[in-house]
Amino acid sequence: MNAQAPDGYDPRAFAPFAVTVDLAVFTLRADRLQVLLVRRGEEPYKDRWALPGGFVLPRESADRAARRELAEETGLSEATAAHLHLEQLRTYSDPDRDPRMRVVSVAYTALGPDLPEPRGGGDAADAAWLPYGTHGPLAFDHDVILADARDRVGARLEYTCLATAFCPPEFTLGELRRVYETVWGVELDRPNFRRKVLATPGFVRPVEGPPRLTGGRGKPAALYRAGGATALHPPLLRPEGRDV
Amino acid sequence: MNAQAPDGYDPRAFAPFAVTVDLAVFTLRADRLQVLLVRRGEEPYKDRWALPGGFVLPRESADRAARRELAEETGLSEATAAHLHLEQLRTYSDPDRDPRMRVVSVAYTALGPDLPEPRGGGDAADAAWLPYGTHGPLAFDHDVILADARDRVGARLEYTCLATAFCPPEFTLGELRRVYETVWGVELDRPNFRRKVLATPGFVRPVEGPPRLTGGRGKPAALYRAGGATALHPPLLRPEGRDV
DNA sequence: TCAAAAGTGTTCGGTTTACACCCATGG
DNA sequence: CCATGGGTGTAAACCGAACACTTTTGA
Repeated sequence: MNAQAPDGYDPRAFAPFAVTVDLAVFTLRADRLQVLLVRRGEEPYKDRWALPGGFVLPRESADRAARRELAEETGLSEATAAHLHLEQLRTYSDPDRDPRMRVVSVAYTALGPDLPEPRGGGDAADAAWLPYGTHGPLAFDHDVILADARDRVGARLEYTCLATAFCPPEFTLGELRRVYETVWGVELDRPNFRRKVLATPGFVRPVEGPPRLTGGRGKPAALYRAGGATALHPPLLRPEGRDV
Repeated sequence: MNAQAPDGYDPRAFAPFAVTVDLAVFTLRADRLQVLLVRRGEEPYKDRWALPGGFVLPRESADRAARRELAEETGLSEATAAHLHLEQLRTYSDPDRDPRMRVVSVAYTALGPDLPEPRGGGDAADAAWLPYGTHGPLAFDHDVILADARDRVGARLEYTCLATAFCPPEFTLGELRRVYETVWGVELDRPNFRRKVLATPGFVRPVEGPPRLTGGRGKPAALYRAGGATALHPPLLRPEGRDV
């Protein structure tokens, strides 16, 4: 957007695009990485799974649109949705990605702890959590978007505090470790993981009060909250080779 | 983009957006990080510096538009511009970012070795390389975009092979090290840097033939080319605290 | 002969890794 | 009392920072 712009600025002349947001919403349930998908009720790609999303409104930023759609389509309360971690992924703009018209889509990644079943709000014909990889081919270019989002989540666990976004407000170090293990598909050494996390300033902060609670059997674990930090230094690298 | 879409699909009804690309083009000249800026010839922000960029054409992806604008506005040959490293940064969509109309901009970061003076192609009133930080406030939200781009470049040096994009096809390890030192604003230990780089598989590949060439005074250095790798494992972390 | 930059070697100290061991709870 | 997960300790291996030293060029 610069000097290139012809004069006049007739919006209809220079506004041939629709802009949408697509959301790759991840959660951890049953020790698996799961994605929120909606089943399309109309052509094209009728009955295929697709990422939730929708049009950006005329007076709305893409960030706000993503937040709004998140609340509408997950069926969560606005307040809950407002607390979910939401992050712009990238923009997909292939001219033929939607056969109906020219649509540019800004994709977002959202993360949350074990979220409730969808449905309730929104007008999606059907919506569900599906374990990543168990859904068939998605509508439009959503397979690419979803794969990009998954890669990004895995990579960002290494050098940001993102993992806490998969946990409830108060969590044990075991839960935090299970986030890494589930997303990366590896096993981490419990003692070393604990030391590493506690040694990283601002990653987690112990909960005062009764320093104990349990999640099932075994010794009750101490509770922590997310610390203020956003970046992780030094990073928590995954074992062996990388993928990216 | 999904079930939300009302039926009918009258492009004029759902296409109130213009889409542009903005480019943050960096190069290293005179041991400084420099940015390519164009001076605006029209209102708004007349006479202010701005990032080069332009409208995405109706049948063009944002990636292609960025590549095209890169060639047009840098005055480089299409062939040269085609080899520059170009990467999507993020999308800026504040409803009021352009006072004239609703414009969503996909920002890109481009990197190149000591590039020639701009001008020649394009219709920008004026274009120049300016050391990062020496330009006044830019037009629109370009200050934010440029700062984001600069942060990203610094961060990506840590865990990708991006630094080679700042070097000519064949380069010495001294030149590569100077990339890190200039962008990060630190001094690195030469012997350790050398070992680190050579120990990273796929980062650089020695040039066969006469393994020598000089850049000035001092012992002639061996030449290298970029290796095939794109990610860096383990990462090359910058000293002391981080900024992000 | 000196300054500058490349390249090699070595030491030292902290971090990571791997694993042994004890603690607290549910069944 | 056993299985399960939490938490502490520790020794070896590894890695990175720091720095001494040699080599090869231009001036």
